[in-house]
Amino acid sequence: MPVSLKDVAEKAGVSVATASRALADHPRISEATKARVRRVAQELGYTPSAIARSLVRRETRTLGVITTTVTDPYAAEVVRAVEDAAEAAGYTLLLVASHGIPRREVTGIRMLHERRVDAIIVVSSRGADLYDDVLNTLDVPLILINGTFPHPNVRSVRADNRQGMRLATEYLLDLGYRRIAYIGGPVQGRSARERMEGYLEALEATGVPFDPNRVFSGQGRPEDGRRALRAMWELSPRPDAVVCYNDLTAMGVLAEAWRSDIRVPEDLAVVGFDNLPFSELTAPPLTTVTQPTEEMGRAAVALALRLRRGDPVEDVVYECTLVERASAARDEHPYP
Amino acid sequence: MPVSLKDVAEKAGVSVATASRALADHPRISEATKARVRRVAQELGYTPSAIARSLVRRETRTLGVITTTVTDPYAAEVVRAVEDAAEAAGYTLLLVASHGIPRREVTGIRMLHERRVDAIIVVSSRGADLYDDVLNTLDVPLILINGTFPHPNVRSVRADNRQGMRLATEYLLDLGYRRIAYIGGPVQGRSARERMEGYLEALEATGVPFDPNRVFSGQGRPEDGRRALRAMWELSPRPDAVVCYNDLTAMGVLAEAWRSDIRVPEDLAVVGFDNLPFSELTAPPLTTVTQPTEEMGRAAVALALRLRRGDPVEDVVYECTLVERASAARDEHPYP
DNA sequence: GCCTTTTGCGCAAACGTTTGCGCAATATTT
DNA sequence: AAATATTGCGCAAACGTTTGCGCAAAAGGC
Repeated sequence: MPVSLKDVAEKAGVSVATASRALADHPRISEATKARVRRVAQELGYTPSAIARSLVRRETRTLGVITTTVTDPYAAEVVRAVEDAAEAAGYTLLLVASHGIPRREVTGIRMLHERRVDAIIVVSSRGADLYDDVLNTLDVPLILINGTFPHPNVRSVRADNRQGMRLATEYLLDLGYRRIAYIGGPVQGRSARERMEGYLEALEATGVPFDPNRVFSGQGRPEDGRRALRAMWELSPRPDAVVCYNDLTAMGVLAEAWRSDIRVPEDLAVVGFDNLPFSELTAPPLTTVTQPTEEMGRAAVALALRLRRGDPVEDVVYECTLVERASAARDEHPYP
Repeated sequence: MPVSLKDVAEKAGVSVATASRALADHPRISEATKARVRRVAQELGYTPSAIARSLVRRETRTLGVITTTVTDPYAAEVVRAVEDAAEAAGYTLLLVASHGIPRREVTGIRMLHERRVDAIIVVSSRGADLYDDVLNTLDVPLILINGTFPHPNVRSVRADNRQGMRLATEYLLDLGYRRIAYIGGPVQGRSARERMEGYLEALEATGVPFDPNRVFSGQGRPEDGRRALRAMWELSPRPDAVVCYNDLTAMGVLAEAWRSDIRVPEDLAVVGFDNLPFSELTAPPLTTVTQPTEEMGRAAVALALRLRRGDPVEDVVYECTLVERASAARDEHPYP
């Protein structure tokens, strides 16, 4: 039923080779034949088979992408960035969701390799420690966005989480806040560790004593923020500010604060991380740390493609910047 | 470099045919050979080429998905649902973003067909009116989520937007609100029209006069909500409630209300549509209409697969339900 | 008008699988 | 012991392209 190049060739009275070259605008085909072949192809509704082409060319012009889930707005943001960059380069995305389950990343990689994607991009890897087995057998370029793995075939592009979180914490310190709590992220992840380090670094650099009672565990979900807020409100003295592993957590804090009539930032300043699209819609708008997701996406596909060509490529890391909004106050904090 | 079935066959001392059947667990291959072939395959790190397989089998076990962008949280929600269902059925997703540009949908369909996806799912089509040209040439099953198109190869799964919006509006009316404003969505889309109809229907059914000054145009973005709120606050009398095309718009209203010290729901009740994950985190939590995205995703891939097999399939439409939260008040509205 | 280059096209191999068919060897029935 | 059924495997075609090579005809150089 589907019309193949052979059909086109026959109807145009040429060989398949010529038909192929005609459609590819090969210089050694006369303009007359090109026109004829093109016309026939059009008439017949011919659509080339990318899979046959891939077989002989040994490239699919497809990039595999592994995310936890696209419903995570941060993940969605970087998937979009990757998609844009990929499309600009003529590539399409094969998407698989790991649901945050480490093993799923590995099976995902396997199956993407079966489908012979030209490279694989893993968005926020949770299972890099399981990669050993799989990386030995297959040899497809692998790019980790926000993660690293020491292997000739893998490169990483990431944000400087430590610096970003340090920035956030120092901002609060500069504003005069002194009892700054911290709500952490998933402990398996590298970024959670780095952000925590940034928090500690900032305290230390400013000479503010670290109080372990003020750090709360979490998984980066709104519930974690809610829970942590309730817990920290039992402390005495209460924290005067909290910096969160990510915006989702911060949004949980904000929601719970609203429910408990805790005023932000008067009673508690809140700072997040990621600068989600919604973070300017919260009440109050959320002060947060932003990463250059757009560029990170571009970088990821650029590295992927270069790595595949065998060109030399280096890891890339981006600085974070602070976006100042209303959830931390310049003027209304309790210290002069 | 990559190891093929031929390599495995040679090392195992069998023909490629036998190797293929051994790995496929064909009954006419002895257990001994199966074991040997499997072992060799393992040793060599053999990964079958899905593209070679696709070529002969004439199926890719891949579903094409077209969305506006995954950063739209509603779209993300249904993409996730589709992904889950697809994965359960052994399919993978090829993702392309239309960025809401109608033409992009058509080029997306073309390229997905080139890649020989087994079916295409379009999430919130904006360009169905352009499908004529493309649908005549290619014959791939097409599923429209929230959209329709009369063609033997296309089916639709959608939520009953009219019923949903009627539900929302009637809810406000039941609560006693009488000056209910409406903020609309993208006019090209079918769902915007249907939701508007639901709003009008509810008013009419309750005998509340429709006031065209209370309807505001929008594109379903937070900015539209912000703008509309500012505009409706100039009216006199002011609306006592507003129902929005979607949650994103409602979140804009909420954000702008916070900024302008307009109390929700005391000064203005707000109802959204879509029940985004964030909508329970707003201040106040948003009352909204919810669609069964999970089931819609499942239905979409089920229809797609059936359509491909040539089985008879019907369109499916789902009822919406209301989720009651704090942005509209049962007790505090101004009428008894 | 001969030699060389260029132009235009076709042959056939290759990419890596799956699968219908055939055939020998072994097992089962009579 | 012959006839039949079963088991185990290989040959080769097919899927739909791309591309190296060869070759004839036309064009160009002298």
